[in-house]
Amino acid sequence: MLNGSPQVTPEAVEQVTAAVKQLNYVPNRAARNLVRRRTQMIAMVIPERTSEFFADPYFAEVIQGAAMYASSTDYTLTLLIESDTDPEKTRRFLTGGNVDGALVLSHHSSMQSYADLSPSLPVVFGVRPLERIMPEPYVVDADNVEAGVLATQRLIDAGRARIATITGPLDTAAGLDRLEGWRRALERAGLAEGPQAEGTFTPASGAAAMQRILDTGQPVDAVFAASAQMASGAMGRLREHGLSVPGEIAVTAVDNNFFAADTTPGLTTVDLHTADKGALLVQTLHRLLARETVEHTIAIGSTLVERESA
Amino acid sequence: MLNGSPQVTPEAVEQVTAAVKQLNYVPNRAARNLVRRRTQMIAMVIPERTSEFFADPYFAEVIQGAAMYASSTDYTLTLLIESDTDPEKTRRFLTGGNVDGALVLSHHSSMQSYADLSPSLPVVFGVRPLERIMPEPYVVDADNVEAGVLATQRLIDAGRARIATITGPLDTAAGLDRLEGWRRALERAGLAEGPQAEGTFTPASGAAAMQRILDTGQPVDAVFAASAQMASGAMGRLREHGLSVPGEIAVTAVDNNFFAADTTPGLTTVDLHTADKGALLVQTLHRLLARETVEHTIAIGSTLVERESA
DNA sequence: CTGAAAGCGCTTACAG
DNA sequence: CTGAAAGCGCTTACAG
Repeated sequence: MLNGSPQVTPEAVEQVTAAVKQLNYVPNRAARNLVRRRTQMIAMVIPERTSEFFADPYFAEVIQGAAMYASSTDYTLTLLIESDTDPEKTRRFLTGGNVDGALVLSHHSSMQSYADLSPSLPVVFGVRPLERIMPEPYVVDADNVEAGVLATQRLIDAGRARIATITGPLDTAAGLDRLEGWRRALERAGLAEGPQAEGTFTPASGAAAMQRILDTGQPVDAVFAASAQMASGAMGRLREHGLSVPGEIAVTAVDNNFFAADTTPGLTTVDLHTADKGALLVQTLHRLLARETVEHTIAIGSTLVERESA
Repeated sequence: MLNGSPQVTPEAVEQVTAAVKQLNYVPNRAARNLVRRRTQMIAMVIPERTSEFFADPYFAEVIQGAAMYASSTDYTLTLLIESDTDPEKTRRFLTGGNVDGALVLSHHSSMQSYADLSPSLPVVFGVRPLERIMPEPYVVDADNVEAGVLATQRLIDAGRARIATITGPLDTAAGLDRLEGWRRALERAGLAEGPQAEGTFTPASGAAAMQRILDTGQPVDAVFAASAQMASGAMGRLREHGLSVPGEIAVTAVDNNFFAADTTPGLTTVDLHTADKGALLVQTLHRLLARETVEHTIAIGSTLVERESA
């Protein structure tokens, strides 16, 4: 009755609903879960490497979006931080009947092991797998190629023609795809590719990459950095060299986080709507658990946020 | 038997343990919780105001520490983001029998409403309440007075004598206590209080506060900022004025997050061990739920991290 | 359509 | 000390 059976008069429903409200009746989750053979819990798996987790606002944003969306469902979201010392621990938890499904934000090698959990445990990935880990994985991720195009196009629109790039790690989907976006935008505009240097998404790596680009001696009037953090480090280095932004060198980047707002001048960046991604991850898993048909790849759109650096 | 009854021969225990392991037996949580009348879940309540949540690495750090500690217990940690539009929603969830206890990171007005949940729902606060919200609240928090002393003492030890401060919001415990630490350190050293200006913990507010301090025209050779983010903004302003750090003005702050590592020069800050705080919050609640006697106030020590700004 | 019964997988109090 | 039974609070299949 409380679960919406076929034919009940609206009045009856109303009366029961009223009674439920008045008595402050709350169904017991444990009892319900016991008989339904479900836990009503979903796990969000996050890589441990603390430095990365702390230094990257990305995770906080995904988690916030996911937690907020989850609160509108009858699922509870729990955070599962991968243990570096005991990698099996996470898997034991997931396969131990503690959760109905998992959201995986890890990458690289560990993705495969989560893919193996499926289909006994539904899994949605928050990162595009670089290799084939299973026939048809569910993936919710930003369109990083589009983000790269957007940021680079902005430099082109500003009249720049010698555009360098500071890439992310080239063994990650985000690093690879944003570089690909830079390439495509230049190609469409008929521009030659400027120098490129690889970073690790951190400010320090961005500064070092900027230095290597300057060291090539090639003329450069703009830089597309694959992350705001790297752009922040790069702009510091440009300042040390007395190069003005955007006057002599225009800069754009991906990730509209507080690093972007905190640079001088403010950084023109692509907003990846990361909180939306968190929400969509939960929503996708939720629909999967409700046995709905879900597209395997869900791309999240990005938008350019204009500040002063380009 | 599986729950450690008094007199069982070690051999028997061993045999059962072996069998459990071999059969990959995992007790059903729902069934266990149903009979025990527990949920084995604890909630971490976090303020919604998105800007704050994103801009402040503090929450990510507390959550990480809490999630990691929780994984070593048989409790599951769930994130409860307070809804600004429906403040009652959070309370309904907490009182609806969904969790065995709560960790509250909110402050101000909402603290009282969570205090009212106790003792039917054990609550541990992560912020020292400014007003008396209940007879004896459980609080796990950094010693912000000590942190203020540490950061200010560092400036004194460096031979500075005209020490200004950029305070946090003076309606928060952290803002008030760090200011108090600055006062005490100066008093002990027999130094006069330099100018002070209030900020909101953000880089922009730090820059504005720095400006107001300079505008006073009072001679200043050092600044203690109540947060690394404000110090970051303040250092930008000093640079614009052509004032060198630490040459002309030495700077220290509280919060050893990536803002501290990312300034030029690197910021000497006080590390509040925020991840430890997250772990201790969970541990304290865990002990409370196990009916252990727990001290009402648990202070977390802080340490000075020396970089180049002082 | 309605209502009583069985059963989900545990724990615990109790009879043997 | 051991083992069978009752019961936690729900849902669902089934008899009426």
